[in-house]
Amino acid sequence: MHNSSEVPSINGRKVTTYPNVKLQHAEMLKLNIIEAAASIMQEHGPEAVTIRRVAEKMECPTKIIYNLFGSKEGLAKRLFLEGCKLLSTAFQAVPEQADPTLYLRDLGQAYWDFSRNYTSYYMVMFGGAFSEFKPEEETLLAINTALQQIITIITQAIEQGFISEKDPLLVVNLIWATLHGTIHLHLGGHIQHEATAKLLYDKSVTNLIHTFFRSDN
Amino acid sequence: MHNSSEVPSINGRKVTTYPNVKLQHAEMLKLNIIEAAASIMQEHGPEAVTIRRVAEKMECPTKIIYNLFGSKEGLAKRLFLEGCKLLSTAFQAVPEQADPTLYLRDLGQAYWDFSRNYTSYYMVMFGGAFSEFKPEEETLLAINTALQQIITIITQAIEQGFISEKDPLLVVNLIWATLHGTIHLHLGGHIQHEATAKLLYDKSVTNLIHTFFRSDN
DNA sequence: TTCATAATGAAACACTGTTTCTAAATCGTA
DNA sequence: TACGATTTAGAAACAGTGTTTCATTATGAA
Repeated sequence: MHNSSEVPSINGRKVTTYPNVKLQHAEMLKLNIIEAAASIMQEHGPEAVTIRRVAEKMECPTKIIYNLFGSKEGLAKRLFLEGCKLLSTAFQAVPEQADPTLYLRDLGQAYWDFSRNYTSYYMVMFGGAFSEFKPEEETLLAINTALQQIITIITQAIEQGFISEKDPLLVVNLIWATLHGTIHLHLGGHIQHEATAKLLYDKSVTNLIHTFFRSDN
Repeated sequence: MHNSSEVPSINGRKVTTYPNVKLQHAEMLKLNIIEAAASIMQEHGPEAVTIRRVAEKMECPTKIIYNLFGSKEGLAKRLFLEGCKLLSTAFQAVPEQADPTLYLRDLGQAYWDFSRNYTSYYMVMFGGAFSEFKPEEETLLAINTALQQIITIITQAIEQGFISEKDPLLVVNLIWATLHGTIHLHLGGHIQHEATAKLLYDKSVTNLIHTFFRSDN
């Protein structure tokens, strides 16, 4: 089989030949399909994302989606990764603060806002909205990348002696689990009133900060 | 229409007449169907609980399930309530302790054990395993009943001045959300290693107790 | 140009929750 | 008990899902 991994050039402009041009085209198509799926999801919720509906929006047969993504789980995984990017962007938009407790507060607020502004993404990522999708190495890594800001400030706070606990990932997971718990009970309808949920959330953030940023333990 | 709400008696033995005998029979059938659904669920997971499969196990047409439960959501709701009973039983099996912090620890352990022993129930109740099912008043009340032990000790601890926070439900929800967060991230595959999840869980319980049972705030 | 390979796209498959619809059973009344 | 009305049973069909077949078409390599 022909291998054209070395890209030729015409007048200094790089030119992609087969099969790269094809793969590039395929990747472009994939992006369009993901975008279509995302728009359906954000408008009608994750349960509205069906292969047929996405295919209809793309005006293509369902087979093409299966050729490109393998299965619905493959498409779900891409939506998951898309959500990780959005969460990462949301965290990056939070201005850094010298005081780690204040910075953590703002990041906590950003996580809450993300769950409100991108509820469908949140449910896909952490709510099990697509039962087909099960996290694996790549997606777990993507979450880790998204949570980078939190990991960083906790790591620094440990290094600087603000937090007595020694394992940063343990602390981050404790924080994450607590925040997720409140959000998920709210989104799941178990804590229906939003103001109540937000009050709980803010109290949790306060408690977490008090718990970890203490000198007396 | 005939009304036989007054139950006649023959030789002192109570006899149920139509339509009670029929309703009774229907209720018995419902219980059998719920039991069949539960056994499928515990053996193959919530996603394996389909109306057809339950009907097959009961050797009856699907229509009968629809006649008795209205929809799959109706059956899901019954499984939810069944789960609440099991959780309630699990909590009641925890021996009371004079020290509320020790008692809370044991109840926390029982909640963890419940999520391990009845994972399918847990996912139906709090994990959104049946997307059809959305909590409403009756089911929210059932959860409240199941969490009664925790509500009681928090209420008492507040009355006795061990906890400075004044709203028992707020404290209970904070505890519940935190514990649920860890369990759900674990069951969702985001914290895969069980020992890690349990370590997080135990740390959370410790932190919660430290947070609420403090004299200095 | 020719041929082997790969992609397309409609249709079918196996499943889901749910609803018809006819036949049978059941109940209140005469 | 016998009849007529109402309800119920149960098979089949409907509309939807994820996925796979398979004949056709297009495509790249020789």
